[in-house]
Amino acid sequence: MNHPIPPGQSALMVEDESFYQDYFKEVFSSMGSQWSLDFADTGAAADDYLARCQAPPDLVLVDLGLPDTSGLEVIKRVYQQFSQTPIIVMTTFSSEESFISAIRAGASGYLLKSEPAQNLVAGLQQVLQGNYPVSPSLARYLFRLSGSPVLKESNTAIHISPREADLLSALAKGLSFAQCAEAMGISLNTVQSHIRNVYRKLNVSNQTQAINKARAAGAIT
Amino acid sequence: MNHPIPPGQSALMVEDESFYQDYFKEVFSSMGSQWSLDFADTGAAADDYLARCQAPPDLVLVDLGLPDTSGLEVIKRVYQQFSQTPIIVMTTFSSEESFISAIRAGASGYLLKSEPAQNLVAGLQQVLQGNYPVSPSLARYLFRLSGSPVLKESNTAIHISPREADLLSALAKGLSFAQCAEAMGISLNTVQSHIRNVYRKLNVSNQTQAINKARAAGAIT
DNA sequence: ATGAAAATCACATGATCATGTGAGTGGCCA
DNA sequence: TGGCCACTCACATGATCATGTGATTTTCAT
Repeated sequence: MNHPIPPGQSALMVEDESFYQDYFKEVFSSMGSQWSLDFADTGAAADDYLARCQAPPDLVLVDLGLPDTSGLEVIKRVYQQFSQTPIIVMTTFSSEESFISAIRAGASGYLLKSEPAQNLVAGLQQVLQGNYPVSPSLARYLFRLSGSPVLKESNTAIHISPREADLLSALAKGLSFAQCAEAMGISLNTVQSHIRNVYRKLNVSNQTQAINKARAAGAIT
Repeated sequence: MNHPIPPGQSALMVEDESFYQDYFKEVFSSMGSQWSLDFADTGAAADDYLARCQAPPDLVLVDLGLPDTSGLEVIKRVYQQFSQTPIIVMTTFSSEESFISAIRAGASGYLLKSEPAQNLVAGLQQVLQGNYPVSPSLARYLFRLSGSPVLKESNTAIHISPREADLLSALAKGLSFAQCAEAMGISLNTVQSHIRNVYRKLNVSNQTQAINKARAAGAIT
């Protein structure tokens, strides 16, 4: 029996310059497991792709600086449609405003195309593991930002309460709901109530996703 | 409403010397969340504890060098009864043979009491996260050991096949069984078949535990 | 060549999880 | 003091997972 659906993972890159299209083909081919990398050269093409694809892409790369639409719009739409798909901004110039806007729109990473190829690969793998890779030149800026109102907002976006964090930690150790309930001294109903709220806050729909997001946000160790 | 069952976690330490009992009380009190640390000063006392406790301890520390029974026997019994509870060896002298025996018996970590207290805390937290902490002086030995038959055995003890690793990686990203099936180009039945075999091999009974153990063993990234 | 293990599928069933709705208590802050 | 939120619980139901049994094919090492 043969299978029409190939194994491996699929990525979409929203990028108009053919030079970078070729460049990233190479980058992806050096990433180990079989990746299929599709391209959309305009925001409209990206919308088209999103409307047609039967399965959500595993990763979306967006160039900020498209001819027709702002790349930010693409990010927003991808995030709305596939909130679990990591979105990474690949841009030529680093701009502090566009960085904040991209993160707000739903991007999980922000890398400069000028990075060495191996750093790009590392960044892509980071984002696939639920981390938030940022090019070093912007990372410095991030540190300065902590404490400023703009980042405070993104922090409160993930707002796990103490009990919810307890529950996530217990689940992360591999406990079942019933075991968590006993360990926390509450009923199974309450555990379900907590996890329901966590899923809503984190915009996920199962334990593993919740644990991943909470870990990435530093809500649990 | 108040709850008779306190929150926090419970640990059992099999240790006969009162000096170390007091010492580890302090170590645990510096570990953040509320820990209740019980002691058994002999192998028989440990058996007694295991027979009586209604919930499995979250962590077991065993001193190799008890008066009546070998600490190894305690490890074996704990592991048989609560295969998911991490067991960590706390010993005074480092011996290569006893290290191997302890790992064979089911221990997840091997620390020297002579470690600085903060290293002990770090080690305990490591083992709770599914890792296998080993004191540096023994780690060197471990490296020398790689390639020798004895460690090959422990490696084959965790023997995840390529497809099983694929599945675990997909699950670790937060995919459901159905999504994994589609991504891997196989049927839901096959996914269930794979995960059943993984659970058996890793001696676990849910996704999170499997992901934790596989990560700790390096079977998945 | 024979056995072992991997990989694939089917069928079945009980356990657990995910999700919705509703509701009571208590704390904190404007 | 009124509203917001955390925390707790109950009841209910469909989806998903966990587990058992059994079977076929391929591959690989003995």
